[in-house]
Amino acid sequence: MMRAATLQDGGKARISAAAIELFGRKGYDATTIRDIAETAAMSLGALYRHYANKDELGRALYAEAIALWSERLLDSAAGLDDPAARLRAMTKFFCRAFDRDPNLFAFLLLNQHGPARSFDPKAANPLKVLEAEIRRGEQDGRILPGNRHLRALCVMGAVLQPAASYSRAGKTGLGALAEEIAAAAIRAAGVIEPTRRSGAVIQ
Amino acid sequence: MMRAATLQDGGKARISAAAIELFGRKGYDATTIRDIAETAAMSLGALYRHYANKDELGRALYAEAIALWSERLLDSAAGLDDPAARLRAMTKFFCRAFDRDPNLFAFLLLNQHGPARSFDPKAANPLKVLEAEIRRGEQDGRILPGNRHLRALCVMGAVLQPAASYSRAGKTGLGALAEEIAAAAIRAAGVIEPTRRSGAVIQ
Amino acid sequence: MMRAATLQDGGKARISAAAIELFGRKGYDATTIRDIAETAAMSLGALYRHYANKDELGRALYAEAIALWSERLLDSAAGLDDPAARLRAMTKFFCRAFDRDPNLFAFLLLNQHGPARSFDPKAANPLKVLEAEIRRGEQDGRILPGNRHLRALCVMGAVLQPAASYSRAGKTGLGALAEEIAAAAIRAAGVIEPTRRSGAVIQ
Amino acid sequence: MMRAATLQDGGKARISAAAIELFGRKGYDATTIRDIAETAAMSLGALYRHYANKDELGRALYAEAIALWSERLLDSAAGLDDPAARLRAMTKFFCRAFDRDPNLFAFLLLNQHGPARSFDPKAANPLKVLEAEIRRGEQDGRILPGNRHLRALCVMGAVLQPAASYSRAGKTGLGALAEEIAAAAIRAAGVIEPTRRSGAVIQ
DNA sequence: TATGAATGAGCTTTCATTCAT
DNA sequence: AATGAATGAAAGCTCATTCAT
Repeated sequence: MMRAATLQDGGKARISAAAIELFGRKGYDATTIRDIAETAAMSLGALYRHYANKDELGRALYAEAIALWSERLLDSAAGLDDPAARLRAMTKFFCRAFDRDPNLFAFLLLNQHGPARSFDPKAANPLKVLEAEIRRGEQDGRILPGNRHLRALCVMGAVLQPAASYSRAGKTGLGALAEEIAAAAIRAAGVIEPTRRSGAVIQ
Repeated sequence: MMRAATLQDGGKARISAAAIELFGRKGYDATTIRDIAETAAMSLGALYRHYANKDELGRALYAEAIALWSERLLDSAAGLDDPAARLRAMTKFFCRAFDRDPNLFAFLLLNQHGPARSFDPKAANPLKVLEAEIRRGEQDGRILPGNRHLRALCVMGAVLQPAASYSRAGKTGLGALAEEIAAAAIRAAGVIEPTRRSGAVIQ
Repeated sequence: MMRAATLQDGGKARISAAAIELFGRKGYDATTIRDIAETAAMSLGALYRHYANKDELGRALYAEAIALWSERLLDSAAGLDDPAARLRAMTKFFCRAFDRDPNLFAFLLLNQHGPARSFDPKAANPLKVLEAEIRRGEQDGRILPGNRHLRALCVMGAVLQPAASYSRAGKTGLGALAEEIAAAAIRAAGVIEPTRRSGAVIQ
Repeated sequence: MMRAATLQDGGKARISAAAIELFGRKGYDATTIRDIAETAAMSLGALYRHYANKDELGRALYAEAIALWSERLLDSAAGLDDPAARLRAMTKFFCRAFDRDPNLFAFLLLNQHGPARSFDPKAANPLKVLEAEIRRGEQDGRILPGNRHLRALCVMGAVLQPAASYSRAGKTGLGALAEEIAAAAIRAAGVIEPTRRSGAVIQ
């Protein structure tokens, strides 16, 4: 009746799963603590044993997942050197992540909510990973110089907006578009064409 | 005590201004009707003279503004022919619009909420304008062929994500970054370099 | 555009007609002052020129109509001497009154509401007319002796309950049943059979 | 602090008691959920644990009580055969029921309100019991033939109107008048005098 | 320790009444 | 004098949080 995780953590995993599903699907504000407890097949009191209140729950889940994803995002490009290849891998990571758990994706990267607003801007997050990627490429002369933070935002947006569209439509299957999204993201990043490393770039 | 707008419309403009500010800043769900009435320096009941309920208020404001912005977005590229120039103009339009009213921008383009969810998908909207732009460029051979809807989403994301970042930070001044955002958007769109119209493009 | 009555009374008749229709049809509590003003094609302020508030309006209409009906109820038996004939005439009066204006009938005799509850118990009302009728018959030896007030209530009920049923069903046409209702009312009243004036009566 | 009923049903009985008292005394519309909660010595929210909303509360109480009373009304004549005796027993049942709980009586039989209006017309109710009684007597030749439904309404009215009067006056003690009310009801029903079974009846 | 009934502040909405125009 | 926009108390209902059991 209970999954392994439950036996180990007293139900915290069930709470996470339930909360993320609901936060992603219905939005943070529209999700009630009762919703979560019921979905997690758990009593209200039990839920409050793990999290002091709704906000703390939201914040903790958000922070944990963002940290994890930041790490995995970086890992997804492990072993690759070429900026284009690295960005392509990362884009594919996002697409797969969306297809695997659209609700978590929405909660982490698409929806606006209290937990996201109050998230520590100094903590690791996917945007910073992308920014580091841009910096790296720039320093290697393989990405056009410029405002790295801004460039990272543009790349991020090129990847997230298709996901936002699919999310709103209740669809998955972003993986099938990963190549084309990656191409746009790489162009947005300002990756310089391999054959013309020190030459002209589009635009 | 009353502003010019009020004298003309009986307070509807004050409601719009208040609602948009709050919807944009705090989110739709987190904004209460009382919030809006207080911000509009108006009684609760007076609000209901203009809008039947919160949802209708949200929907009406959203629909009106989206229609207006779609039109203005298209107008912003009037007289320009080159896809790059057109996209640059549109990007600048977005940046200026953000700087002028970041809350309206957030309400219209950044936040998820009921009114956006229930918006008629057949009605004009900024994404469709961008998609038309891509189609046009593609047909002229000045934009790489591909999934136009997806490409439009990527371009949209490249423009919106910087705005989302500024919005979260409570900053304005996106106009100063318009050129660089435009460059990324144009690259994301797959605009072909003028000098190499039928040649290779990055990546 | 205005009826004669209006020209004479400044619209008070329009208010009466509107209020009675709505009080009878939707109930007193469920009828709003705005409803009444709109139905009477009159402004809110104008309405308040005639009646200080909703309660006074309700009370005044109720009191006026009850007084008028009490008079007419008595008149309906004018010229008749036999108790049975008199009660039959009165029952027919009720049935016709219901058919003519079911809403007024409901407001006056069927529905519970503040104005009815606060009505001066010493004022003339249909029940007292019936009670006088019973008294008269009793004193003449043509109606069984007993608790006259109670007997009047029973007669009243025998007449009103069919009307209540029709009212709930939204039907009219009580006139067609007047004879049979009258027969029951006369029996309930304890009218002694003409041929056996000093003899036994049913039960 | 808590009554026995509470210990058994978690407060549902306290809600019923409070709601019926207030619905009966002040009317359904004029009774607020807050009224009920306070009278039941219970919080607002607790009430909603038992009933989804005010309407459901009203409907449930009405339906349950009507069903119970219909049964008890029939039972009150158990073992009796003579129509007059049966109607007398039923009338006494009504009078005792009024004396025992005038507010419940008012809620069930005197007042107009949403729950009564939306009550399933096919479900058992006191009027149908009376109608069956009339039918039975008619078929036995001990009640005058005629429109049975109408006759039942007249009988019902003869019984209810005295209760309505007492209710408005805030009095009880209808039991003392039961015999006389019963006599009127029996006459209204058209019960034929035992000694003149096939003979003439009043009027 | 675990439960979920209970709490009540706060939400959206209605409407009798007032009063500036 | 006449209007109806404005007011705000109060309604029905929700839900984060507490706490007796």
